[in-house]
Amino acid sequence: MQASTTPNLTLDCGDCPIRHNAVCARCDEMELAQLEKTKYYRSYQAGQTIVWSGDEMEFVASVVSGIATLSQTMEDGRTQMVGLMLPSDFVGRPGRAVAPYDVVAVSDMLMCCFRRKPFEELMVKTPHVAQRLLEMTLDELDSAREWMLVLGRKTAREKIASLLTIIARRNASLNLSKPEGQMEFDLPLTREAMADYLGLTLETVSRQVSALKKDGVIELKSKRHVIVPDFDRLVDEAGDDSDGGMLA
Amino acid sequence: MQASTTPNLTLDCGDCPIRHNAVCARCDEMELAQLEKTKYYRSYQAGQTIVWSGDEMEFVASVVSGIATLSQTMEDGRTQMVGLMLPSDFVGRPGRAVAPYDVVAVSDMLMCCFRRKPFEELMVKTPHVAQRLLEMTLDELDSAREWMLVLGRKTAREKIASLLTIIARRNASLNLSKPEGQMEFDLPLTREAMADYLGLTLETVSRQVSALKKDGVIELKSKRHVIVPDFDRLVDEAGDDSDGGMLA
DNA sequence: GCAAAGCATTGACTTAGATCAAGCGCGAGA
DNA sequence: TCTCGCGCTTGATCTAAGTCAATGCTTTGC
Repeated sequence: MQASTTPNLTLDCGDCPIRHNAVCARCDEMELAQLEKTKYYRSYQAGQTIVWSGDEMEFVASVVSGIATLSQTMEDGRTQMVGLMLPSDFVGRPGRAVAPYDVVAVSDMLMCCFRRKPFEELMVKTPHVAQRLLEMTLDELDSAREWMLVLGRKTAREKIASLLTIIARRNASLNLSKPEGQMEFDLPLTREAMADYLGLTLETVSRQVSALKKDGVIELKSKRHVIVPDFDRLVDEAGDDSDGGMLA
Repeated sequence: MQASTTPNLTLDCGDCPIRHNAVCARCDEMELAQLEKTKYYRSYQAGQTIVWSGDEMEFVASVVSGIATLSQTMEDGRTQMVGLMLPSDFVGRPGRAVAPYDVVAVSDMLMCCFRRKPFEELMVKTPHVAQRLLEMTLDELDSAREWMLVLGRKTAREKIASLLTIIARRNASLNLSKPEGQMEFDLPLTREAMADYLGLTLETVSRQVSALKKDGVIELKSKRHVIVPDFDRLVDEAGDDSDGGMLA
């Protein structure tokens, strides 16, 4: 359970898999050299809590590989996931010392980190970082708001379909393909994590997944491996208005 | 129902009531002069739709006075409010032409507008605008995520209490006082708008407001005027963990 | 002073999803 | 190989909130 700093690893920014999507995407060579000097890598194991809500955050970071969740918990234990962090997403917030939610690694992860204070100074000197961060933050805000509609107004079945839609879309974009026709992917989340994301119980998630399967909207190769025979059908089930307003 | 541009009105930035909170808060005299040149005012009447979801947004704007809501609607009419825009909040998004949600004036409003294209160019030249916008966007993202917990996990009673808490906090900050002890304020929203914000029906809102009243958590001077005898009691009812994590 | 229109409340009944509980299947460790 | 534990499924029942419907209270306009 130890958060391992990985001193041996010194990935060159030029070879970085998230080079063109992360907070550094717009940087020129000069700026990149600046970042290169102060960055360091950390890896986390599946299940590990990266940051505890209320704790001091001494660093900010880009997800290089793996998946993390952001979640909020009430005293009585009710929890709500408020974000899924995927490769190239940015964790932490310049200008705020205390983390407002738990950050938990769902899979093994690699993060590209910067100590917070130096990063804040760096942001002033390298305008392209600030610019890109604004863009990313605005996108996340749109996603969060889209998700508010899911949480506030959709039925359990629509919620599940919405989540599957998002995961399918993301997977398509990793393969550089359009989301359409037959699709196939692994669920990165347990039924319980899905429930926390969707504001449901894990039993309801399980039942609705079974129902979607019975109705032929999805097939299950294993409990975690999904085949979507017809993506448009899935989108219909999600109840989204036709245009398909891109989420994270 | 006409969106009236108000050519007669030429408020000096120095006298602007939102000067120190809006997107221009960090600007120096030079920058302010730049903004002064391109800004223009528009006013809207209560009930008027400022922007339709899917429409081109030709301008971005700061709310000077009044209240607006952001909301998303599904084809079958289910709607979810995803934001409350108050004085100094920023409406619209540089770098995106199409509005992702409806913006509706709840009260009469005055907005300080900039055509989108010029504003985008201006952002490059005036770093303090971009900097402040990032800060504001990060705050809004935190609020949106806080709201996801409300929508996903809270009971109807907790939802109402949460909304009242937010409104009470905001009112306190307008009066430059701490939210505590006895408080008194007007509800800016109809029961239906509250329902849309909270992911409930208006009947449930009405019942829960009555219940909170019966239990002495609130008193109603009129249907829209609320007295909170003990703010801490209200916060308790909202189920928030004690620290009270500031919303919009 | 009265009618009409909007907001709001309240009641009776229904239902989607939660809760409680039992049991399955499969990989990991003894 | 066995069994322990975890993730998952499924069933029976309960309940918070939704739905449908009637009625009340203000404000606005004639």
